[in-house]
This record gives sequence, structure tokens and C-alpha cells, in this order.
Amino acid sequence: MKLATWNVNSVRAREERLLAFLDRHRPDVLCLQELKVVDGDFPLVRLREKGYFAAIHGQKTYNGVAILARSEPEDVVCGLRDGVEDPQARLVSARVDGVRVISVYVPNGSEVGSDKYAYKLAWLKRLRAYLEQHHRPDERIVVCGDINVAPDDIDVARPDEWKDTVLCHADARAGMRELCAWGLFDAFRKCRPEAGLYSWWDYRMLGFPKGNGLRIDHILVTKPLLEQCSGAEIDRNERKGKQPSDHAPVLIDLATS
DNA sequence: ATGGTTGCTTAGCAA
Repeated sequence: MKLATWNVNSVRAREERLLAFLDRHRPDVLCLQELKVVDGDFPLVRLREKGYFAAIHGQKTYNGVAILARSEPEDVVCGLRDGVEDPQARLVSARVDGVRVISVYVPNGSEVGSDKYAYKLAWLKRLRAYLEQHHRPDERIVVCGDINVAPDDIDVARPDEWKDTVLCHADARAGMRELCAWGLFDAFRKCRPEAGLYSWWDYRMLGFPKGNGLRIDHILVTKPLLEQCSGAEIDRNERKGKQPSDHAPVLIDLATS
């Protein structure tokens, strides 16, 4: 199974790029974040023509997540459903070819100390609680998406510049570690231990031309899947050319039957 | 250097 995750930063603005990406890589599963559309405006028909089904959890203007798959997603669940009043569409889960796939868009957090940062840290805790309630670490599970955390300094081109921002702050990193402590492993990093691999570059300050990148998009897998990871890449070409998202897609190969 | 850019929605927010 070839699985990918990509924060497209508006599925309407990125529709042509999305279709071209699917042609180029033909992933079995593609998790999307920041759709910025309601379900009815998602380009279902054109994706179906490409051979992809979709599980969508959309929202007007902000957020929105989806799972595209070449076989029909089963047992689709939207949102954390933990009783917290929360209108933000940041999680969709579905079973695809016997693998539980969970596409997440973790809150960015804006500024350390802000209400948005508190929401980010709380959301990471809620995600861990969601896994505890609904799943077991011995299942075949992929949690992937824009986690909005660079887990270590090796994941940051210029650590001094990003130190103590919401993407690198100790509390955000601890939140991601606590999430993973449930039983998730960084599948991309297992395959690609080298430095210099990033998935996001700020539009501002010419982040991409200056090589000022961070690895904040992740593919986390449970132990049964970790051993099946045979390769991983980030498609930096998606960050180039006309109208790129600020994120590049992250891909892994899983040796599932 | 409180800058810079993009998307959604139309002046301001979020990233």
C-alpha cells in the first residue's frame, strides 16, 4: 500500500495539482488537510473519474479533512466525538483495505501562550484519548496529517529561528510525544533518518527559496505496520511552480498484502 | 526590521 498525506491549503485552489499528483504517484490512500470547503463543494466527481473514493469531513473557509482511496473507505467516522463543543473539522477516520486510516489537522496554535495554543495542546490530548477509547495499539492503524509539530531539531532547517514557536515549543513537542506514547511510531523517520527533509515552508519570508523548512506533516503508524514500511519520500516538487500549497506531500510504502 | 505571502471572503482572519 502506497499511502500519502498532504495539506493542500484549499482543495479548490489546488484541484488541478491534486489531480496531477494522483496521476503521478497513484497512491492507494491520500489523506488531505485544510480543504476549506463544505462537503458539497468537494470535487468528488473528478476524483471518482480518477478512480478514487473519498471520505470527507468538510468545513466552510477553514480546516476540513478527507481520505481518498482507490478502494471504498469503510466505517467512516468524523470528528473526535468526545462531547467537547468544537465546530472545527479536523479529523476523519476510515478503514481502507484492512488498515484504519485517520487523517488529522492538528491546530497550528498561532502564538505560544495564546488561547489557540491552549486549544492545540488540548487537541493533542483529546486525540490521544480518542485512540485510547476507540482503538488498540496492536491494530493496524495510520494516524497522519499536518501535526503542526516539528518533533526534533533535526526536523528544522534553522532551529534557532524557530525555537519556542508553536511548531517547536517544548509543550507542543511533549504533546506529540504523549500522543505517540500510546503506540504510534514515526514511519517516515524510520525509513529516512537523514537530516534536511522538510514538509512545510512558510509563504512569508520566502521560506522555500531560502530553504527555511520544517517537517511538521507526519505519518505515524502502530507497531504492526512499522515493520512493513519499506520506503518514504517527500515530494518537494509539489512546493515548486505555480500556485503551490505551502506544504509538500509525504509518502510511504507499506508492504501490506 | 511586528516585516513577508496566500486563501477565503471582501477587511480581516488564519496560517
